[in-house]
Amino acid sequence: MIKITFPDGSVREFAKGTTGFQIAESISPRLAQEVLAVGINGETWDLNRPICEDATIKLYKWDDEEGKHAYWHTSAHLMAEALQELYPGMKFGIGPAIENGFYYDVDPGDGVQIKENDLPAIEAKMMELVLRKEAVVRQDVSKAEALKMFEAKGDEYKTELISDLEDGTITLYSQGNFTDLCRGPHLPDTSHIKAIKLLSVAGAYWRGDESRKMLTRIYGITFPKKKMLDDYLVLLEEAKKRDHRRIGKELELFMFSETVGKGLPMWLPRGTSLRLRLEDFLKKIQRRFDYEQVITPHIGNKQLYVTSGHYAKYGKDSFQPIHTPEEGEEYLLKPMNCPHHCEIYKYKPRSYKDLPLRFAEFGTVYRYEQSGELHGLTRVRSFTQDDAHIFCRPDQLKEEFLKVMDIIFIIFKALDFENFEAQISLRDPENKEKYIGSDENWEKAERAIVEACEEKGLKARVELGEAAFYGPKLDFMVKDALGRRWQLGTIQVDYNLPERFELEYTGDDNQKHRPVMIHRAPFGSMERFVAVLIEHTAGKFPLWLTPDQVVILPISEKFNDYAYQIAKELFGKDIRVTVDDRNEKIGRKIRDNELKRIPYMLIVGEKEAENGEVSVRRQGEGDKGSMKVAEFSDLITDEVQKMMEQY
RNA sequence: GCUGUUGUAGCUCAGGGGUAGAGCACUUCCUUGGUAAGGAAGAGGUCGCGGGUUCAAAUCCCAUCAACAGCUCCA
Repeated sequence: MIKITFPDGSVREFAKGTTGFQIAESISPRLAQEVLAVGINGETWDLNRPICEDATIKLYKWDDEEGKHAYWHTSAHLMAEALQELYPGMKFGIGPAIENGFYYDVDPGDGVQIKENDLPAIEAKMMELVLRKEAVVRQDVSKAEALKMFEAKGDEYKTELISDLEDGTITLYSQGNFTDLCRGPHLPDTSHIKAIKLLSVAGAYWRGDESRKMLTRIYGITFPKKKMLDDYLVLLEEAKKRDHRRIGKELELFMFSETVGKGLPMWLPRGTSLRLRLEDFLKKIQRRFDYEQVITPHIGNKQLYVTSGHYAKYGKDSFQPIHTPEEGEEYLLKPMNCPHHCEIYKYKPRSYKDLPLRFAEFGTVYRYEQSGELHGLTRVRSFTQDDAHIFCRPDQLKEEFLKVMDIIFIIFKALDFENFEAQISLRDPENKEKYIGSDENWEKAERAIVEACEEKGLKARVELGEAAFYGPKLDFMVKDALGRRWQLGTIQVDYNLPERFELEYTGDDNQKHRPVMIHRAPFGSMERFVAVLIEHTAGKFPLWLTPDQVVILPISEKFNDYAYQIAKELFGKDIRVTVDDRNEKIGRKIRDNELKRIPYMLIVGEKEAENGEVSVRRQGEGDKGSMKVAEFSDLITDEVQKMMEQY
């Protein structure tokens, strides 16, 4: 007998070799139906794998990540089985479960292409296989056996994977005629899969290596119920509607022009209005934290970037130097603001009493991003960083770091970004030569970041090898409407640039010392931040931020004069207001302005004109009744003021 | 940068070897209407750009540019 400990702490005895499925069955038939995988001492196992020792157990259902994972992993195998039947000779790369569904990388062979319109046929084949209720069988084999098997099949991808594995750890999973190298775990059979949708097909390099063959990646998702799939597809449609590229067009916030160049966004009046207000907000916060604004040119001598080290690292992949009429002069569009700010630091001798110095600039930078990377406003070739560089003494580093975190938290709170993730990026200890700077400084900087996060109680994921080449960093990311993660705010410690620019201050010992630098940008870039803000709010911006706060809708042209009179009054109180004086019926004007997401609509007709009133309508909520004009302007002013007072 | 898909009116899209279509937006007129689309008429495109095949190309082919999806990259 073996002892099985359940999550609630209870312990029961089972016969040796009992499976997870049998344990679930012993609890309830319903559970046995729903359980997908089982956690054994923290490892996820197949349901039908015999348990031969005492263990703590957890039964995973659809609602558990582990359950979904097994479900989608088996779905990936099912798709592979279907592909094998439809395309004889197809070779298989890897096919994992992912956050939403699964994919399989395959090589259909020379001359064979799988296209989007082939997907329904593959789905149909998968459904056909599901009906066969094939059991998924796990099998341990030796490395030699596995190699022999896949070599016989001619599958060079699998043999490559096997070659990298340790002998004795190799497991295979089979269902029907399909056998795959796989760690598992899997569902006991494929009949659990009820609803299938293959979503897209795209190229993906074998093992993520640019220099190797590009395989065909097929993405799909499956569900235990048809309804769940339908709901998911609706969700995807909804997400598309929040896409900032679409809303940016609808609300006339920004544009691109092929003539100007790809990846070079232009801010339309309404977008600019929104962005400037965000900038003003951050400037206000920064004033409180003793930042000083500076302004630097958009270009800099190439030598500046040779000194900073950016030229050596990114020079080849950048916009190429601008040559002046004068011989031998080369300038770069600035890809970073920091070198300029270092020069500002060097403007005059600095004393330890002057530090920290905090130079802030909304600095527009230019980077030659790969063309395939460009994406709306989130990945562009010219963008404005809400940049600042803090020059401080080493003993001030942690405190300064904490203050920057405060600013970022203020910004995120003010804009209702509660669901951000934080990531500490450290250097890869195996590859120290990729980074510049001394071991000692790296260790100091990394420690400062980790400690700062601990002090703030911030749960941050630690990623090795993700640091910038000059220092470790703390990044804040949020997901866009389609679940893609984007980095917004960033804080980076830098011992390197002060070294390269030979920055100094005089200490209380009258000796020269080297300051530490912090790069930070709470928004990250204005472009990316606004993009994410658009998706976050679906274009319904908070009142204090939105380009148009109020629109006045006269019932008929007879009341246009009254409408303009009120508009003037509100405008005088700093309220952003327009008049919809089109020759349209009121229902039409309401509809159009609802779609423009203007927070307040004021409907004015005979009644209102007589009494000096406005009839108030809130976007998305409807009629709020009528009130005096002054009463309304107070309402707006108060609402904005209340928000601003918090910060 | 790589692989694939797409490119037709301001926007969303249909069509497809015989010199272009819808809805919305726009203009004008009618209507002066009370809380999510009033009516009529009109204007607007050398079908991304450049080659080729053909009697004939927006349609087929090649090249190029851009957008989209994914991969790789991201100071």
